[in-house]
Amino acid sequence: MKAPRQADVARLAGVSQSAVSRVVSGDIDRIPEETQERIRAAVKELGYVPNAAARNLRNKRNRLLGVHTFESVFPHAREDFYFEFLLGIEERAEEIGYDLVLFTSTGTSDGRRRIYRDGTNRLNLADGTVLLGAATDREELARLWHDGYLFVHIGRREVAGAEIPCIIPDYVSAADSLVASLAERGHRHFAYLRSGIEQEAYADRRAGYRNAIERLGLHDRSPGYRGEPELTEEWLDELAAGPETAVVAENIGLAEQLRTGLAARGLSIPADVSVAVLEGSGDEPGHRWDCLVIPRKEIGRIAIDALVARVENPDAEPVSQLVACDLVAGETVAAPRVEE
Amino acid sequence: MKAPRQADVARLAGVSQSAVSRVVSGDIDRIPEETQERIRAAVKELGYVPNAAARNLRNKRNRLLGVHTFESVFPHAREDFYFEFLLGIEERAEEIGYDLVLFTSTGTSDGRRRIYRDGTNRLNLADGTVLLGAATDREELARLWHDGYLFVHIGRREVAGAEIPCIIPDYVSAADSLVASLAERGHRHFAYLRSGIEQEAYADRRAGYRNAIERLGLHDRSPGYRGEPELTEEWLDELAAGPETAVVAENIGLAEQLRTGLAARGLSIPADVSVAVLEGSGDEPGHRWDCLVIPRKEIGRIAIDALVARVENPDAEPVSQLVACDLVAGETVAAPRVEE
DNA sequence: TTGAAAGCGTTACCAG
DNA sequence: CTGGTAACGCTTTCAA
Repeated sequence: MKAPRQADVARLAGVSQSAVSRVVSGDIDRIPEETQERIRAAVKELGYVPNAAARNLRNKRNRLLGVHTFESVFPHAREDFYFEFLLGIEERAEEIGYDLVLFTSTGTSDGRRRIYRDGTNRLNLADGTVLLGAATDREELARLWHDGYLFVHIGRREVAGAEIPCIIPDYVSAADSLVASLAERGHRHFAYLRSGIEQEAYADRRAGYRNAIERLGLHDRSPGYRGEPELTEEWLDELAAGPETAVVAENIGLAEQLRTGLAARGLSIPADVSVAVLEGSGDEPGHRWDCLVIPRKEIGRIAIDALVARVENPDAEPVSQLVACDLVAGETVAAPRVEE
Repeated sequence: MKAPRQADVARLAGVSQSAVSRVVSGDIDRIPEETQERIRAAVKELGYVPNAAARNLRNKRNRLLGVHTFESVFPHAREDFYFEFLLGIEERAEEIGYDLVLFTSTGTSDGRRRIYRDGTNRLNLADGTVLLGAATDREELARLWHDGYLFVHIGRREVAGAEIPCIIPDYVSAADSLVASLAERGHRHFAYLRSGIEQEAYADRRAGYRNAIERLGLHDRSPGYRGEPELTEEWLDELAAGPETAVVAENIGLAEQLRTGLAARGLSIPADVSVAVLEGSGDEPGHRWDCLVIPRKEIGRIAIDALVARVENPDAEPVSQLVACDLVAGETVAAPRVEE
């Protein structure tokens, strides 16, 4: 009842083991029909199935791609953060005939997941891995890169001394276009609502915003623009009294706070102030914000393609890719109120 | 830049390869502290990481569990069918330190997934696999079993000549209790709404229902009870005129049809007829049906445990397990109307 | 056309 | 306590 090996097949078919190997792996150019038949018959009779581990050891290939998140996938999938990425990843992997390993084993007690644990890197089970995470651990990323491990990261992540190949939502352009479209509607005076988060994704938004403001000769005197993540009562007073007609917020939470603050001052969105958000708002309750949407599923697919390109051609340079975000219209942007 | 092997470490540390192997894999009982130190230093210096494929070949173990669905996981995950199972599977796998392989590579053009493709069974990449599917292919199941492959199936699945280890929602008891609770409320005359589906899960519901009806001396003269999946106008007329006060439906769809049919006859649920459903209703819109709920997440966890038990002790007999379902009260069951 | 044999990187058994 | 050495199952080169 033990799993048969090629040797067993060979014996039964009365050929050599290498002949079996050739037939099984499709390298049949120089093997007579008749021999092939016999081998295939023996394979069937014995129920022979190639041993994956041995193949991997030989071939250094698995057709196995890893997916590593620094936190557990599914609970969050619900919340839509990983979910759409996974959708694309699975879809594309299926199309091109790769299996997926979910690295779950590396969970630590605090719910975080590590790549390296007692010196072992489970990731090398796979031919390459897609890393995705809000919570990416930079040290591990650096080590992984220095170890020459094959991976791509979803989302931009800078690590000194390493050139991480990333699939990056193009927040720079998205923020820029958002401002441009507001400007087209006639807005001249802007304010920027900055969160406390310091991460590449936010740096990108800020860069794009600043670009557009400067390029188009617009005005912004908000603390957010200067680099302070403040949404104070004082500033709200200033905003209410000032020339600003448009506000760009880094996330929905800030936008909601703004709405509340404005309402308290008798101002409404978008009648008095237009607001756009640099984050997808999904199908949240309440008003539908004008915002950007990250093509998560597409990014998942692209990540797989980028990874596989490298797996199948290890000499290829690891390169990062920008993926355009769409802007979607909501109900929170209008033309500026006419100033006398 | 090539990945270092144990041999390299051994050379650098000036010891034998087997010493390295021992230290790396924690079998250090009989190796002097001092030697260990040297080896560990060499490991770190070289950035040595054990090769998974080689280990697997040797050990016949991966700490890798497969998950195979006969259709793609994620799209459906959304629809809540696989999702909750996956939640439990991931959670438990993480707890006990196993990784998960998602077998996606086996997709065929029609969206179905096969286990065996041109003779190769990718599943043997994993130490064992959880199969889950509404759409399980019985032939493949049988072959898998005959090949002696280690797996468990979520949901009951009978295959002639094979004893498939399954994790089974206990529909028999659930249906029985459902009827019993209806009987306790005073219902004596029942009707059963049967779907056209012929599958173990439905056979179980029917068995449980029949049990309870007979055991409790209740009455049912419906076509569904006799084995005909009919919900015709004629029968609705009979129902409206007859003594039945309670209807048990195999699924929500049938229950909804029933509601419509009854409404057309001036009858309402639960005032005139009580209705309970042998399927979880989740958070669907409309009335909340009295129904059962399958503890999907728990089943996922149990499946992993059952699988791992076998992986870690292959001599263990493959056994199936029943998992109790809860009954949840909705708004569609009441005491029977009083028949003078 | 076929087959023998040399690895792939580890582990584990046994002599030293 | 240590270090050869023989597998593990497969692929591929090289000779016959």
